[in-house]
Amino acid sequence: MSVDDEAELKELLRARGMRVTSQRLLIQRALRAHAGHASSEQIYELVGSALPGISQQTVYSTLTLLSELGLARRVPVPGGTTRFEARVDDHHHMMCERCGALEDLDARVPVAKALEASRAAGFAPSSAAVTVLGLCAQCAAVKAP
Amino acid sequence: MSVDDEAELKELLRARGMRVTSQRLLIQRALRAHAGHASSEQIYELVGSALPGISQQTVYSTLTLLSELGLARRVPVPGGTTRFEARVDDHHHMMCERCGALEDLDARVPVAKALEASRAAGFAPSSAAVTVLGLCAQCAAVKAP
DNA sequence: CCGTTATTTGGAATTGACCAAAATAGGGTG
DNA sequence: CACCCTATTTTGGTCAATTCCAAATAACGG
Repeated sequence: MSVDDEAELKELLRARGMRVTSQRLLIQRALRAHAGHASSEQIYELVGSALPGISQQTVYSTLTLLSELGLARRVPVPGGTTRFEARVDDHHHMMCERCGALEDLDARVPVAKALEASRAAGFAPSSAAVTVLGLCAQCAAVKAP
Repeated sequence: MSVDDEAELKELLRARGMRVTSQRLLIQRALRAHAGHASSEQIYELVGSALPGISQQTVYSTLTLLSELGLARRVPVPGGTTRFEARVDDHHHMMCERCGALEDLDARVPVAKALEASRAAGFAPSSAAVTVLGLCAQCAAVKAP
């Protein structure tokens, strides 16, 4: 699978006249390996072990690039640092208001209405996602009301 | 209506033993006047004309306070500055991926499923909102595919 | 193997958000 | 009404995330 993904990335890059660099390949791999929602800094650390001289700037721009290529997704999360994920299929998120943990939420929510309404408002929607705010299991257990 | 709102704010403040200050009243008024999603800086500018010596710090803390009192809502934006809005009823948002504009989206989306699923995952949800990503009318018109 | 040019680097600058201490002002009291 | 106590505001600074810029590096077509 990872081979295919690399191949896809390479293709997309070449199709755009962009270069295939080890940084780009490694960052994509790291993002996938993280299997969750990674901040640019987490990716930076992961990749850093394999490519010590890499710069944060490269991580930023590459993650942005991956998002633009459709190989990653920028997760719109409240507060805290921007995170990225390798999942590009539609799914939702829940975020802990206390510790900032971000988790996938697999639930089928009919967002068609939302998309439709946005179009009616002159918007050109590309995606719609639900973000559930609340307390994660750990924080809920700690918090004494 | 604004009188009532001021009254409500005053009540809430007194009930908590907090003080009613001109800054707080003006900031709430500015937030309502903005009728959209205002960044703390926008509020700072709005209020600044009426109260030249005000500081950003006060704007921050007051907006936070209003959120805690339930008179405002904090809307964290992915790659941008946190914004605040006077609407406290549940509603959704659409955000322009190009210019960062944030708009209300009035659509009835059944998020109950999402809340339920999050509970099943051990989460203690407090709210759920849909964020539609895409291009706002202006940016969509400009962008030439 | 070389040259062109996209990328990466490294460092500095910008920005939003927040902390702490001193100055100010709200509001109850005598 | 004047005064005091303490909540707020101000002021000034810190911290972290992100972006800008110019120089160094490396991809890849010829």
